[in-house]
Amino acid sequence: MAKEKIINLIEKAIQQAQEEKKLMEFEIPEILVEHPENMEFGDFSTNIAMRIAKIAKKSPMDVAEIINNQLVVDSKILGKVEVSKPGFINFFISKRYLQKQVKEILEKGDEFGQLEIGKNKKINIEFISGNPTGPLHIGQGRGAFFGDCLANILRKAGYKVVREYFINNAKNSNQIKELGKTVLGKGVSYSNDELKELMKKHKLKNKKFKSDGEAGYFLGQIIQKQNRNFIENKLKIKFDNWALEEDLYKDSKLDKAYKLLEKQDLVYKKDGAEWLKTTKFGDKQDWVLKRATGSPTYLLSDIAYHKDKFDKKFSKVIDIWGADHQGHVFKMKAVAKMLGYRGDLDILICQVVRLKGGLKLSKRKGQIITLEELIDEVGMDVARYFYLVKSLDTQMEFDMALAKEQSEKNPVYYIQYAHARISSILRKASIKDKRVVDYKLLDHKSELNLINQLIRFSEIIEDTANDYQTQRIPKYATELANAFHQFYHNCKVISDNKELSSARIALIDATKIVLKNTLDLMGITVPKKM
RNA sequence: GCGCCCGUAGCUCAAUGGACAGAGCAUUUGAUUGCGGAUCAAAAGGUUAGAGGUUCGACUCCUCUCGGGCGCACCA
Repeated sequence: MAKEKIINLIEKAIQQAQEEKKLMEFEIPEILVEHPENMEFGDFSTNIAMRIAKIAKKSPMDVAEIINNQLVVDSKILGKVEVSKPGFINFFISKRYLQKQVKEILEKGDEFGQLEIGKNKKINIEFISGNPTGPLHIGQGRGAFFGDCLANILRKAGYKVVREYFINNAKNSNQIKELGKTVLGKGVSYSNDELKELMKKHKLKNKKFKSDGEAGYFLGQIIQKQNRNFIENKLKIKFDNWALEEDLYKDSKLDKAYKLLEKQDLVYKKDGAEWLKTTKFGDKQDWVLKRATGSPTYLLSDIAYHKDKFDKKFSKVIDIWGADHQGHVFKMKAVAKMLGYRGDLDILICQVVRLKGGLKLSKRKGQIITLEELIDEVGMDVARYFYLVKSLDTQMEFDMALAKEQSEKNPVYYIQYAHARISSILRKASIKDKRVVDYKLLDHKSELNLINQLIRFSEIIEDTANDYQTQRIPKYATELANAFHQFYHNCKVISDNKELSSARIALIDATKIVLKNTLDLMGITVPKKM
């Protein structure tokens, strides 16, 4: 990538300057290269001169000039380099380099942007993990699409990714018992019209259950089956592993985890219950692992579950949770230390989705909008864009009327339209032209700008694989589509000039590839016609 | 009370400590007898909640205040 090469150039220039005593000796800090927003400042820019000015005991401008003079510019990549105002060094990519990239994209096709950052590394990413007590709601849409997109990006970055969904279905968990009480008419915690209908459909009243847990488990399985069907067929999200809480019990993994903690003297008894010493790791208080009744808490079950993941030697374990689980983050981070996990445990919290008018998104009747309802209303592609364009930290206020109104003007169509338009031109051109394309003909400002956007794709993958800020993807897709539409407006693809036509056909073909790769990351469909 | 998150254009949201805080929608205006107008070009819209501090440089980091959300179970 051009960016890496520029970083190398800068580093060498500083070292050279130090050898020639033009700069004094000091350790070179990390060299940051970014894309300036304003095009007059070049395609890449670095602030390194300003960062080292103080250590070098020179003014930022002087340092920038010294570095610039030492730069051994590779004319294959760079056109010119400039020093400007406070001390930035700005790099302009050469036309030649840009033109060459079109060919490379065409050669790589779907593989374009495939990186090797994660080579030989495994990542486990767990998301959604909705309870088998009801359908997925609009709040869970965030984790669903974010997780799916992030998993796609990590795979594109070269990691081996395992997508996992955890189902809290243990018969002795309180939520399953509570669900069972609803079935048996002893409680109403989960009662609503849909559930009543479901119970009627499956004739649960005629069945005899030994316990609340049995009843809840039975209904839970029915609900879970529906949820899984919805996720796989409607959301089009594919999980590699559907982990079951009940399996942790079957294989006595809770006991094993418990004993491991006990062995390290991290457990003690108080008021009849067994407590975990999270305070030893800086927590405000300790937490109960086993109740006075002897039954394990969710914490112990989650520890057993995470131990299982840690044991599988993932270099990263990513959990995507709702905001209501934020209090659980510190505990699990402490647990990772207790269990001696050497990889990264990254826990990402999705902020809440609130309903317009300040209503809380609760499962109580009338206050829940299911994810399915939203998708039926606006469509999958719009829904995905709608969620993905926002940072996880944003607290969304949801209004179905507004979502619907915005959906008609959603930028996702703008992106898809670019792809459809290219497809249309390619159909019309139908040039089975095998002659050598002269990429040097791609010289128009709009053409070069479009190529500039195309080659940014790899950097987008790399950055996002590192910082998980997936909103970068839809933003990039929109910018890319914009660059194409501008090009289309300014440059006629099919014309009497055969040479130019084939060069431009190559360019839009490359654009089509990158658009498709980008939409694929987001799980948005790639239409040839609209 | 304590912990985590948030406050940016009329609305919905962006912005690895960088240059003039950007998009989409809404508003106003202009463009093609068109390889798809679901497009392109432009205008207008901001004291980044407020006050200090750190820095060559702060929407971003630190402190305080105000406002909002979510947690703080022997629920999950």
